[in-house]
Amino acid sequence: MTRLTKTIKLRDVAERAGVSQGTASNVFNRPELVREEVRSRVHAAAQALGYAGPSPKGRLLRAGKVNAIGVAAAEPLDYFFADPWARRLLREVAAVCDARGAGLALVSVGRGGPLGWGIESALVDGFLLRCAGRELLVEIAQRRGLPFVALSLDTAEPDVPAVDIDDFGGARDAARHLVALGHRHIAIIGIGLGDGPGRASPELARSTRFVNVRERARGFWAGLAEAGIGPEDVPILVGQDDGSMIGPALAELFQTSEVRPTALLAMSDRVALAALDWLNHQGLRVPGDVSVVGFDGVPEAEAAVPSLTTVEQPYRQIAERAVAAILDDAIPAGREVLPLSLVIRNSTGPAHKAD
Amino acid sequence: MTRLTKTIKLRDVAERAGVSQGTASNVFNRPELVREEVRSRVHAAAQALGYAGPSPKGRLLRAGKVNAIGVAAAEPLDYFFADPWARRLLREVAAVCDARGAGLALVSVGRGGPLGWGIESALVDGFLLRCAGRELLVEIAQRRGLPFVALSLDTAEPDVPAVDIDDFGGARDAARHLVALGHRHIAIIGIGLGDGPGRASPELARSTRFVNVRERARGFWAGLAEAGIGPEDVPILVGQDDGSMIGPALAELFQTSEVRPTALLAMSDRVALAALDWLNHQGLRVPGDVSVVGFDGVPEAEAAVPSLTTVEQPYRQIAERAVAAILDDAIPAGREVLPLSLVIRNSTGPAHKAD
DNA sequence: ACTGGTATTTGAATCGGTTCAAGAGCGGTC
DNA sequence: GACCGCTCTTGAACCGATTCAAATACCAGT
Repeated sequence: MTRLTKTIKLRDVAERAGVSQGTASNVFNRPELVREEVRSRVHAAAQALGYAGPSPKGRLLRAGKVNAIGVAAAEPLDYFFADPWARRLLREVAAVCDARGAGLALVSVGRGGPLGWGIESALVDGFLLRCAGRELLVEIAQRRGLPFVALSLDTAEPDVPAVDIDDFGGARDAARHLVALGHRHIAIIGIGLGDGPGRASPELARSTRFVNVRERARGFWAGLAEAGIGPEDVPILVGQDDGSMIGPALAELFQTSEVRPTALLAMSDRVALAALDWLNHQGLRVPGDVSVVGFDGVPEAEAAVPSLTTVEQPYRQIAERAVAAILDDAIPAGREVLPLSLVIRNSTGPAHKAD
Repeated sequence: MTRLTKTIKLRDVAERAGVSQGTASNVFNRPELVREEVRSRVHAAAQALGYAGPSPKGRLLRAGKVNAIGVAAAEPLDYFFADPWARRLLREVAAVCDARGAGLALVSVGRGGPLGWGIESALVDGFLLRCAGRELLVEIAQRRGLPFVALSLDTAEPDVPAVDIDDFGGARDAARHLVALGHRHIAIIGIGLGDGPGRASPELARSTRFVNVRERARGFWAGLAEAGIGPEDVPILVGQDDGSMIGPALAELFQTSEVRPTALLAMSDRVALAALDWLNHQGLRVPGDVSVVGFDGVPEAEAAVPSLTTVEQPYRQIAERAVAAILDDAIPAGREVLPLSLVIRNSTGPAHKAD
């Protein structure tokens, strides 16, 4: 579709209408400044030439503002539609952008260079960085020189603008909920703590480089501590966030423990859901035999059977704060923390009698 | 964050390095053309000035290619993350774009004007139009003058480039499947056929302006006709695609029919899933009492309990074809039709004895 | 006829790069 | 010493608009 007819530009229209280019520009952007007669003459010329209106490309250069924000992740682009958390958050980001008439571009950091569409080259006014563990993204974004906000940043660098959540508080609330229901034998299902199924030590959870994993662990312990339950009494299962290793880990836990746990505190809804699945297959009733609390509040948690009690992120607020940061030049000075809320559904209930 | 220091541009770097702007440009884009010594001099100057590399804005104007495609819908932006079908398709589109190093921008058609980010102003190389009934989108895209492809276009205009699916064939396969299982009393759950719960006449289904609804209906009838079942023997339930009116419609059907259907042919997975839900609540077993076939093949269909037999769209192929159309200038001449495939899961089984 | 004021238009600068024909510098040949 | 073939560099045009100070047109008032 190589155009032989070279593109018609504003200049051509102006020429044909017998006006200056400046006037032609005004016809399209500030019609009230142009006399009616001239206006229609220009429109007629545009019509005759098949001019579609000022090209955004040209405008951009002059105006500077693209009126769009980019969301970047280290994962491939389809992550934004495949991952439950990302999808849930992006939905709010999209809604906020829509309400403000701004565009939304998805950016993956994989291939960069002057060739591919990356943080270096995306035509946007700023970035929302979905960082998980790699501050790499932040570094690249800084290089680009556009405003950016990190979401769920995994490092505690104070000078990086970030909108984050109170993992500690949310986790503590989750633990308190179980404690209030009478649970005393509780296990944690972790994420990002290792490769194989099995258990992790509290030290590992305390020292992982993933800040939110650390904080969630600390929160769980803090809540349990209020009932006199110490970290050493709480097994930590190693799982992948995609839920792949939860089965074996749970099997080991339920077979070898002298006292089987009556409740599970998961560090993400995905692992919680995987646990739910495993429990169902084992014929264990939820919450009859085992209660389960998730983390994140993804839509799947609500749809699960039984629906999952979980600590929900304030998606809308995160989106609003982050988008405003970019669009209103209101970059947070450092890390801003938003509260989470415990949503109680049907996967938690009173502790049954200990065996 | 108004910058007082005015932006550093390539020209500044060139000046400071004592080379021409053209050479400076080459340093960043075609380093092999520049002598090592000069190259490092320019880099040093860039470093000193805090120059982040050529701005995409400038490049764009000259180069023409944005290297990104826009996906547009008439719905608000969050539709792309909230709607199961859109999300599923976008996931593939994203994957294809990622593989080609292209960007992905989401566009809603709501607010346009020179102000908001719409089809008129999005900085992309072309559009994928998710049309549902309104050729409005097509019209706007034509005006913009960029290449575009319509997805699931609801009009049969032959000159609009479109990547579409064989609704008729898919629906026929679904009907054949039920027939082969011995079902003879079958109802159709329609979409886009009206406002209230209740039934629609075959005439209505034949004349609706939604092409794919028409085609799916025709396909169902064609498959059933092979077993001697005529359209007049098949009630058509009116439902909203969001599943909201399925319950009442089904209730009416199951209470008033002299012969209760043993199987349901749904025009979308969403209504099928809603039907599944209703049946569960009524204590009717699927597929024991009633078999259900969906349409679209969204991820939720697989996750449902029981998993839903459905006619699956070739998402990957659609995405590949459509993205290639834009990025490779391979716009289809007219409507291209891709085949669907029946995925048999656990929501369909042999017909039980008629009551 | 001249003046002041308002409504339109114009022209030129700018935005930030890319591109490419033409020129400069240089080592080697005949 | 003139000429050739190379490798780098330069300079200027161009991409498609927006913007704004200055120029012009038009009109009422005196």
